[in-house]
Amino acid sequence: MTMTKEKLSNRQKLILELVLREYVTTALPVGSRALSQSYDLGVSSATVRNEMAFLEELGYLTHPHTSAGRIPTDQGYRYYVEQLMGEVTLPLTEQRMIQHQFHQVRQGMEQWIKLAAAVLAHTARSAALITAPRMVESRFKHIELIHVHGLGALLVLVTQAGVVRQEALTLMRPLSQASLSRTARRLNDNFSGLTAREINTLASQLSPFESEIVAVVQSILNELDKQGGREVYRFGASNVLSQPEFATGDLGQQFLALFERGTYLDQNLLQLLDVETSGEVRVIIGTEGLWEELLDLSFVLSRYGVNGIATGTLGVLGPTRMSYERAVSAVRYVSELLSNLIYEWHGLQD
Amino acid sequence: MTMTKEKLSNRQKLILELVLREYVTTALPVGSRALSQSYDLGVSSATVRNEMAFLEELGYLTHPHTSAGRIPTDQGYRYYVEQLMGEVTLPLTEQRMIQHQFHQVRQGMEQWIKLAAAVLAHTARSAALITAPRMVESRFKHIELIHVHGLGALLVLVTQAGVVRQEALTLMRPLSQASLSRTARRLNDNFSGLTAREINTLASQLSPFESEIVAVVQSILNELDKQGGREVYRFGASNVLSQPEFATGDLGQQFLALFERGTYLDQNLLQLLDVETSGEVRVIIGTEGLWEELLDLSFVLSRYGVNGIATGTLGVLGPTRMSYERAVSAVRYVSELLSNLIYEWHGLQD
DNA sequence: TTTTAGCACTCTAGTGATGAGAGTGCTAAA
DNA sequence: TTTAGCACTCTCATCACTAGAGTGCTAAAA
Repeated sequence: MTMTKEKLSNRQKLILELVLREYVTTALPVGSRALSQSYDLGVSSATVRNEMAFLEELGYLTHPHTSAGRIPTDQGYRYYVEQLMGEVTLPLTEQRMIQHQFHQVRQGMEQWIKLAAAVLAHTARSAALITAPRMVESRFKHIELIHVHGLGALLVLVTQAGVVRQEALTLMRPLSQASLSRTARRLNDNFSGLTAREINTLASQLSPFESEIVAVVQSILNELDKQGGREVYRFGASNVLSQPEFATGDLGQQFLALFERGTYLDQNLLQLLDVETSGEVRVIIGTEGLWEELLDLSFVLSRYGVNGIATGTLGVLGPTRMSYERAVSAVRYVSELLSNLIYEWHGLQD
Repeated sequence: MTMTKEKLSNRQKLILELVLREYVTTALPVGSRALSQSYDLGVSSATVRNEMAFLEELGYLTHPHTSAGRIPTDQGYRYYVEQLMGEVTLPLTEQRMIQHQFHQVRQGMEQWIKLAAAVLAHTARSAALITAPRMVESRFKHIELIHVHGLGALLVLVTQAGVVRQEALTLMRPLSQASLSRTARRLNDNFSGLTAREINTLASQLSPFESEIVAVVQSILNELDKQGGREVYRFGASNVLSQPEFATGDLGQQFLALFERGTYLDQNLLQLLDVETSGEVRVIIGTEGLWEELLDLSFVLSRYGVNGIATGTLGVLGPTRMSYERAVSAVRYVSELLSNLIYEWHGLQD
């Protein structure tokens, strides 16, 4: 907790890094002897011990009980992520594999997002979360009205961000497909490119049926704009559950409940993200997060998309003791990949 | 294992039922003394003991070790489900609550299915799985072609079962929205109500661009028809993970991996279901199932939908020691509810 | 013939004692 | 400044022991 600005010596940095790496891979507290033997540091365990004590005093390490090895604190992870890890990127082979998968899948926003969730979870060996991209305010692009049977009809709405929503309608009286198409065409001609609010100012000279349809369109647009309207795609909870810290006790199901319901993440965390517009990868470690129940969870996330067009949030959730290299580089890579796809999708290039 | 046809006396049935109920709620083996004291059976623990030994001999009960109480075998659960449980239905209050939720949600197949998964998981306190409804062979209903930008366009396909699929297209040369709409109209007029195969026989007199679109439509229809094309909606894994038998060891994550990936269930189990057309609720208990990894899992499932129109499969997955009343009644109720929704959706009523 | 009381036997789960092992902190020597 | 040495602490596994719950069997009671 003591936020000393003291510089660490190179050896101290090295030891901090080794402790962290070792702990990340083994999940076992790491002792001075083990460390000085495994890696040949050129110094004895006693020296390592002294350095460790120093690092503990500064708040980077701690130990669970007197005679146990050291484990990193949240502050230690933070230092590692910011000072020691450096700029990490995904190995080229992994990048290729991911690109390959994206080329194989059917095109379309939803498919991409689902794939991105799976890829992210797999690459970072953690649980992944992604929200669909949306504009700051959704804009009407196109609707279609499709006759189903009798009084049943289907409204399909496409927004400028490429999101497609459908809604079943029950008509007041039977209408032919031709007449439905005429209505759709008229609305498309008049309202293309507008937000729900802008549509409102033009809604005076509409027929009763048309304004009924417009009301539905507006309600869909509004819902998309609302915080809760965004669906969160999730994948890879089992990756987290298989970590030893979640294997026992009820931490596992606690995490799973949080992950499955996800309201917490939707509301608090993503709202936090909405403030940021920078495309940088953010790392939230343990107690720095907003969740009070689960203190041993870290969240690595980033916005993706094209500013002013459509943006979303993606990230991976894992134990504090996670590989931040993997997580950060995976999040950054997938984020950039999706951003490019959105860029191209909107015809800004290619 | 001995498939004796011997009838059980009423007292034996009662004891079997009580043991099962007690074990289902407590997850602890139940002993003869505890049983004869908790419920007043009018007989001593010794008598209960004798009956238990008899039931064990017939294969309905077992005990984990010499001095432990009895627990039901898979065969015991089977007997309970078929002979003792009777026709169970969900309490009216719960039925109302569920209906209320369905009325509150935005209409549309996908929304209904997601809600059904959540409701099912919650009501049965287990993990729920649902496949989207589909026809035996998907039939073309309607397409729309929507101009996005430059060479980008969006194809939206609606099938007669009410499934909506979208696909991004890259055009050979820029086409106006008007010209895209013309093409869509022509295809809608010619192909409405046909399957992918039937479309094939009529595909001769098409322009190059039209046949390109038709090819995409056919590929989507074919994918829908394929086994793997059906998405499985899942919810409620945490309900299962919170059960004591999954809390410890790696059974929990094993289950979760199975549930998340779900290929196993997709392929083997749902293929098993495709054979059945009856609307009855099916109960698969423990070792009767197809999964070899997880022997302590039961699956309660049912087809839903309208035969010849659109059908899907839904079910709940939980530990063998689950409340079959809850599971069966929840599955039956939600299945009927969804079937009615599909019925109405297709304009067959209302 | 059925039920029950009694009793010996078995197995689990919890408790406490014990010892090995790993690790620390400190001191004094190199 | 580093290291060797050492006392000390804490965990974890093991073992012995006990209480408790439950069974199966036998013989008496209904």
